[in-house]
Amino acid sequence: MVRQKKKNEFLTEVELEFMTGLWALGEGSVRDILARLDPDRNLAYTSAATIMRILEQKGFVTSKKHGKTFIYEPLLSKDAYQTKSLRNLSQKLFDDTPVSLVARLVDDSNLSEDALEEIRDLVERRLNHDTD
Amino acid sequence: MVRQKKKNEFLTEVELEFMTGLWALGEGSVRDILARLDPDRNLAYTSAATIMRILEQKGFVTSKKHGKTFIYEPLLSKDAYQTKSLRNLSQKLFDDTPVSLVARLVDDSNLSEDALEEIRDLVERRLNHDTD
DNA sequence: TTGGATCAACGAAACTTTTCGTATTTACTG
DNA sequence: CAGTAAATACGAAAAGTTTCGTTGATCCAA
Repeated sequence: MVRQKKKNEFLTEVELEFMTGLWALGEGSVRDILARLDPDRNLAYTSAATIMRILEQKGFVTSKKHGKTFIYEPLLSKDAYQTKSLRNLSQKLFDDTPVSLVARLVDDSNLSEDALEEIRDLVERRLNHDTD
Repeated sequence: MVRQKKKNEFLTEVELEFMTGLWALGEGSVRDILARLDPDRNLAYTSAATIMRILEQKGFVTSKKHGKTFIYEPLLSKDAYQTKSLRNLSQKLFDDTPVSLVARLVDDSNLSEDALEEIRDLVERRLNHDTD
């Protein structure tokens, strides 16, 4: 019985880069995703194909064949990965208290007044919506 | 002239584990930090010493000798690294808009009502404090 | 002062990540 | 149907991460 070695549920740097493209596209071929990368990226086609194959091996995407070309589609949604990443960051760096994460965020001097107000508003809305 | 290869400013998994211990201690020896890890971790002393040496090479910590033992101290504060990590996550996964990061966070069903209220309060406080 | 314990220094093995070249397969065109 | 262009499959090199063993230095107690 062959088992997964580590089952790392997080994307590597390059994997995230490709998933970001795929999330934006909905679905697409290696060529489609490659076209969405920074023009200065200069990554060989075969490198991109390898990344997509790895993403499929790891279970992050699935594929269907269209002619001779694989069309990839995310199995993990961007929303889900955002949530997972936030939980991870909160756990690893903020003592598992999301509140202190937000505290650090709103203390960041790079954050504009407008952004702060938006944040307040959306928290308000969330509080008023489901008070069950 | 020898130059830094990549200058990755982020901590690896294990490096973060050790920095977390060091941040909690303020300063400490390899043995001190090792003692703070999960008891099931079972990491050899030499491995821990290697990690600390790497952290020093990378400029995340400094050390002074106390007898025959190195006492390490963070050069990068936890606060600063929290901010840096949040900016990075926001940039990589939230289109560089911290607001959508918070939106995702407060949509997480694992977040309690109390936590939401705390978040609202601290945003309020931040908004009222410095309105310059 | 010598023996034991503890530490640092170093190298290297095992593994993962990132990149690409080569070989093979597939689809279309003439 | 043969030839070409484009895709996949595979292996492997290079770099980075994680772990630990061996060796040599240092401190302290008997």
